[in-house]
Amino acid sequence: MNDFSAAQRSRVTMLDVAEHAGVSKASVSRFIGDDRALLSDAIARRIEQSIAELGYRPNQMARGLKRGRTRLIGMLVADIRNPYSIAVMHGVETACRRHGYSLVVCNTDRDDEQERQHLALLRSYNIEGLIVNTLGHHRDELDELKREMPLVLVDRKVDGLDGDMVGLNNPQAIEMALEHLQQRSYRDVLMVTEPYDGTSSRIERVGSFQKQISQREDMRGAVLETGSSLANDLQTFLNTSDSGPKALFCANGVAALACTLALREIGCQLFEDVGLIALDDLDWYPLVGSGITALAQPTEEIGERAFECLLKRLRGDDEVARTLDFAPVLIERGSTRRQAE
Amino acid sequence: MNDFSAAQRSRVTMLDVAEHAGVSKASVSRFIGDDRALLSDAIARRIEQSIAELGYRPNQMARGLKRGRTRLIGMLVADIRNPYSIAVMHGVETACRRHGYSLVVCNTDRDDEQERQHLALLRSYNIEGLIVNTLGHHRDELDELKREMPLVLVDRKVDGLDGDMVGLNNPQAIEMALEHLQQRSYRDVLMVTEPYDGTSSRIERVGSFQKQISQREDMRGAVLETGSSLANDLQTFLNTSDSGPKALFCANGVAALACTLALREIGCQLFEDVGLIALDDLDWYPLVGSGITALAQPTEEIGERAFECLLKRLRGDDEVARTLDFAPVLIERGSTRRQAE
DNA sequence: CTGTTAGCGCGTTCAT
DNA sequence: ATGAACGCGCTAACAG
Repeated sequence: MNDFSAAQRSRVTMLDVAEHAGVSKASVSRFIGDDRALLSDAIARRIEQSIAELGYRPNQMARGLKRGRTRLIGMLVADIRNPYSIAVMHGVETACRRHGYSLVVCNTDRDDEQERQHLALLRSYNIEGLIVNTLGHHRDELDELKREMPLVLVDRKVDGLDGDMVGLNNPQAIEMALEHLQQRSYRDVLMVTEPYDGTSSRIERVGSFQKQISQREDMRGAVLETGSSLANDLQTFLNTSDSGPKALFCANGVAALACTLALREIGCQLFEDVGLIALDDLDWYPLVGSGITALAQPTEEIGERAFECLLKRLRGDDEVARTLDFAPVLIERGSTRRQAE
Repeated sequence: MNDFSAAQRSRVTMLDVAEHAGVSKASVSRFIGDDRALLSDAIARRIEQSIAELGYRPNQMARGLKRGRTRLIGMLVADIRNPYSIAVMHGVETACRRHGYSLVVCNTDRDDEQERQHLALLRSYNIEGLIVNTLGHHRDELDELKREMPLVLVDRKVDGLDGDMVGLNNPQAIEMALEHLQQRSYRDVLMVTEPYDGTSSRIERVGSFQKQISQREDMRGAVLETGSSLANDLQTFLNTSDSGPKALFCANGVAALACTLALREIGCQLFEDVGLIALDDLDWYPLVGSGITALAQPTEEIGERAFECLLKRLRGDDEVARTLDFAPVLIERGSTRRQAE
């Protein structure tokens, strides 16, 4: 037979252990919890043995129900297939484990309805805190959650939602990129970004770019969104020849992939015809042409710090919302190895 | 103030709804569950309204505790940063949602101790089923779990553990690769794989390769593990010139990355000096040299079918363990575009 | 130090 | 059709 629901019911419980050891449930509970100091060695040993013999595991559901603490934290991710998200998530999980928490990840696939469902879900499982890496529509749900538990935003802000925020120092990243391009004597820079969809980090990056490029007198810049006409648009950019050496600045890894694919499509020499610098550092960057110069984000650390923010709040920290901005690291490769003039 | 534990306690409960609607808890419970047929329209409407007004959400912990069904399934992944795992996981999650289940993912980072901890964890949260994509040491834990819930293996078998298995048809994949290489008149093939660590799919692939290559009279082959001397080893392979045109066969995406990096390091022309075909199809394959020919796995489908296997078992299916083998899809790119002689 | 008791939020008999 | 009462597995008072 295969009656797993019966099997589930037949799992050994705290009472079983108590009877087997000839003690009360309370003693077993104390053994499980932090109160082992309150137990005589003799009884502790008996309980320990019974637990081992019976293969007992405390039921976290029941524990959580009783204590109101589930040791669960949730993470809402817009796109699980984005390497950035994965890396951050890995950092979060590492920190979680270090502190005895577990992580429940929900992927919305950039879909608002899924976001709503997942938020309800996480709430129904009594998570203690939430890490959000989505657009954060459904402000109502989020606000309700915010009242019940701490919440930290990763990479993207959500309008009007107050919570800690951890991400990249975007102005600084732009500054580093432009400085590098200028030193390598590129003069005409096209920033390529995924389409605007409200993602705050995208908006910040483009905003900073436009502001800073206008302040550098010998440089000029423009902004382009990825999409079906990307190859054409890049071709156009390359054809206009007036403002000096050209370079592309990809606002994230996805844009970098799209750009290099498009450049290949139009038969561009990578990277003699045009320079390239990209935010994020993906493992295949060294392989494309002479290698893609990157501004790497400290993704693992971002994840870990996000969890630590949560933990502080859970422990009662009540200061105003903080923002943690990390600096990127420049990794120079062939795509910007043009000689300074 | 910031007393989230108090906030947690103050969440609206079924009793609140019942009082607000002037009915009993039982009625609310029936409304939540499937028994809505047993309720008068009048009372159902009152409950519905109260739920909306109070923003009530059933507590899944309590539900699971009572019914023994948590609607949770677990997935154990060896390496969350491997694109293959991510893709499969995405498929699993899609299927889960479609059937009202939620997915808890645990990443072991290929570490046995973490595997043990995570298994205990998943058990303690009363998951209803488990999808395993690890080496599966800790047979004891796995066996215990197997007694309590259905279990399906993805990509890698675990010795002696009976459970459904879904993955790639490795012999067929090897056959397709060799056939393709032969048609493109490569004669000397080096299979490159990550180090043996007991991963069954690796062993199967290498085994099939050795067997099949020996059956093709005009071809010869050898096997190489990735590692610190990879570049040297590849150089050696390329230097020996006796058996005709050479090609590399990378056993998965990670090996493909390592190989192309190494080939670049030794100044190899991609892919004029040597052909290349790789298992898995990663998004950057088109970008390297003239593009990497791939044998793509239907990863999404593998994930979905894995969940469906679980679901069948949960519904009482009691047949012997099944194995689902999927065929890869050949995607030809520049790396094997050598002209037939 | 240890056992007894009373719930946590919910589903499920039983009555009615 | 509806409500009262019990218990899921566990923790947290309170006694002793």
